[in-house]
Amino acid sequence: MSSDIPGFELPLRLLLGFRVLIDELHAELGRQGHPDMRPTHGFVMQAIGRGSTTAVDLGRTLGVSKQAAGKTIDVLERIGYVERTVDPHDTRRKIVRLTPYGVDALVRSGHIFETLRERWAGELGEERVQAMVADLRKVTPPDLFRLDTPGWFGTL
Amino acid sequence: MSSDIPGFELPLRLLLGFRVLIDELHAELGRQGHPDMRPTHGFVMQAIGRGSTTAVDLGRTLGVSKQAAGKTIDVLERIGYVERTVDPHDTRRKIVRLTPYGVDALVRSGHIFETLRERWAGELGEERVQAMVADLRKVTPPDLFRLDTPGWFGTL
DNA sequence: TCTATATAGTGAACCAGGTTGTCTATCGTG
DNA sequence: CACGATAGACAACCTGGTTCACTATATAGA
Repeated sequence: MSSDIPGFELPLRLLLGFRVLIDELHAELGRQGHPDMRPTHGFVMQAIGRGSTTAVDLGRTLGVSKQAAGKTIDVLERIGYVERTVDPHDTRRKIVRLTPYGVDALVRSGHIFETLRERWAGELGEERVQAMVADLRKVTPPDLFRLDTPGWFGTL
Repeated sequence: MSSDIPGFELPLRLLLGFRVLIDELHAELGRQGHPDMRPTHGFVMQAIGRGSTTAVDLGRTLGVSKQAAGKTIDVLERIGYVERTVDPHDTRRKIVRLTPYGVDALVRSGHIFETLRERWAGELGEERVQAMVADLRKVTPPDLFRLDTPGWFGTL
């Protein structure tokens, strides 16, 4: 059952591909002790990385308002993935850091994604997966977290 | 700023590819007389065009609740893309049909997607675009509108 | 040094697009 | 013809965004 709009298949397959990977990631993360992690969280935690960030900084990186970033940090803090400390050099700022539990989620995500990628490579061939990523790199913005559509991040 | 998680690039590129196409589609649709059309609407209208005729039916096709489908139909009706008529054979049912304005939006979407696909083919080569779609078809669900994740549709 | 401006974080009100639960009207079958 | 299934609508709620408004702090300039 194909679409009535021929050109529609390309964007749809890209979306479905993304969804398939993300859904399987979170199903597996749930089994590995991270049942509360949502797709958004992975992106945010990656943006936080091992370094220190603030809500404003994070919002800028992800392309959302500082308030939205702040809300997400609230959630992440509540479920134990990040912690906030006051910046001694600027008492307005609150520095966000990953907790060990947060780092664990990120490390496991990496392993799961590798496994999924290997599964795709098994079906398509490793060179096809590499080609797909290489091709997409040519037609998408260079900076992973930058897309000038406000709120694009909500697509998770 | 590259990701700390190596396997993360594949899903992210898929998402970015989708977003790039959808964003350009809607920018161009806005210029062509459809400024109020949202990414969701294209999916819903396509489902309607393919024969999903009531809210319940539409919800089933899209994998969302009948209430969610009903809300979306309300919006689409208000901005003139669809119209509801009562089914003479079953007065409980309200049959949803595309208006000419709705058909126009769908036709224009098709042309714009074709143009965008050609742009990609110009950068990557037509055979690479074909290969990408073919590969993705192998690793994603066969039915375009079926993904067993409830609410996946909200990813637009 | 003091003042003006910029910045960090927070709260509130709002929106979109989902969810579940409940209710009514109608259909269709045993 | 009664009863179970179905279609639609309404309400309350959730999540993850938005903007506006505010406080507290930092910093640059007269």
